[in-house]
Amino acid sequence: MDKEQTPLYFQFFTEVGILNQLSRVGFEAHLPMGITLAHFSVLNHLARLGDGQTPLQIAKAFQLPKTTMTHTLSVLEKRDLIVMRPNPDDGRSKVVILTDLGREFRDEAIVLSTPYFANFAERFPPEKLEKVLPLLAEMRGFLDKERDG
Amino acid sequence: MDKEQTPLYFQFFTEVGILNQLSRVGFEAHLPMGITLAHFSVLNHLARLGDGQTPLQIAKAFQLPKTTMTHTLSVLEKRDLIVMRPNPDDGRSKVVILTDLGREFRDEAIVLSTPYFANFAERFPPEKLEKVLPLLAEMRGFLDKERDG
DNA sequence: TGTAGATAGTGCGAAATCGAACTATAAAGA
DNA sequence: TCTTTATAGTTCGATTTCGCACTATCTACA
Repeated sequence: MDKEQTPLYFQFFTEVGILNQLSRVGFEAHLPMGITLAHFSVLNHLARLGDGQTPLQIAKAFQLPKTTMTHTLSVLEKRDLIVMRPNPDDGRSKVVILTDLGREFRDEAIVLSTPYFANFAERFPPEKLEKVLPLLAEMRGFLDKERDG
Repeated sequence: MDKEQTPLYFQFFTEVGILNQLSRVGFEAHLPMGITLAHFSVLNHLARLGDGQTPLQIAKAFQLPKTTMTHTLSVLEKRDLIVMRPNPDDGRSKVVILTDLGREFRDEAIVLSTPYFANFAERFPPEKLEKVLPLLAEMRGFLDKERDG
């Protein structure tokens, strides 16, 4: 790689970081107090892809350490948004189940945050997102493989 | 906004979040132990845009709360990578100065991380980044304005 | 000049993040 | 079977993040 190009890559990931920071803060401002993006993300993940996933599966989906997931799940369970049951297929493991409250909560969070996204969507229509989303996903996949290797 | 499109926006920001997570972990793996991306970012910012910025200016550049910056700067100062001096133009304020050690450290971090970026650059050449960078920057600008308003 | 409101930075406490070490269970191979 | 190795999850401690409240200083304006 040409040395002159290194700053471009720094800039790119810096931009990704700031964008993440801004969207997180903006989104959390529309959630009930004390709920973080991390909390919502787990609820949303379970609602979209289905109950019964293990903590490790969820952690990997977000590329987070399992200790972080342990903490997040314990908070969600304390608030009765999920329940953890033994995994019938594996005695070491557990499965995470959305409670009715958790599902309601997730649905409501989406409703509450819709104005935020609608505002954003006005300036950045779906076509624009769809144009860059595949590239971002490809980068994610690449970095994911690199990490293991 | 069409309700059907909300998931697209969630997906987009989720992807940004995971990309940020992966790149941060990958990059930090190439830094000396105990140095985080947050630390490096400040050093890099000062080296690129010049010494003598105030803590608040730096915090705003990364969209971080000023209390977070206070903490980061105190760590950097403890490690003799920066020094803080009174701001001659404003008695409430300070200016942050890179030490020689801090500058060396930043330069070395760039060298150490070059293989990481080179590997990435092989798959994602500069043209690809340049194609999406303006959009990301535009989004950053938009969300930044929204946050204030 | 004097005073009210705004701004820069810090101290503090709570929560989130995460690596290392640990326990319990599963899987693989002798 | 039995023993070794790998895996799922937790506990613990250190660090980071960040909102709130506070002090010191600046700015605006009467």
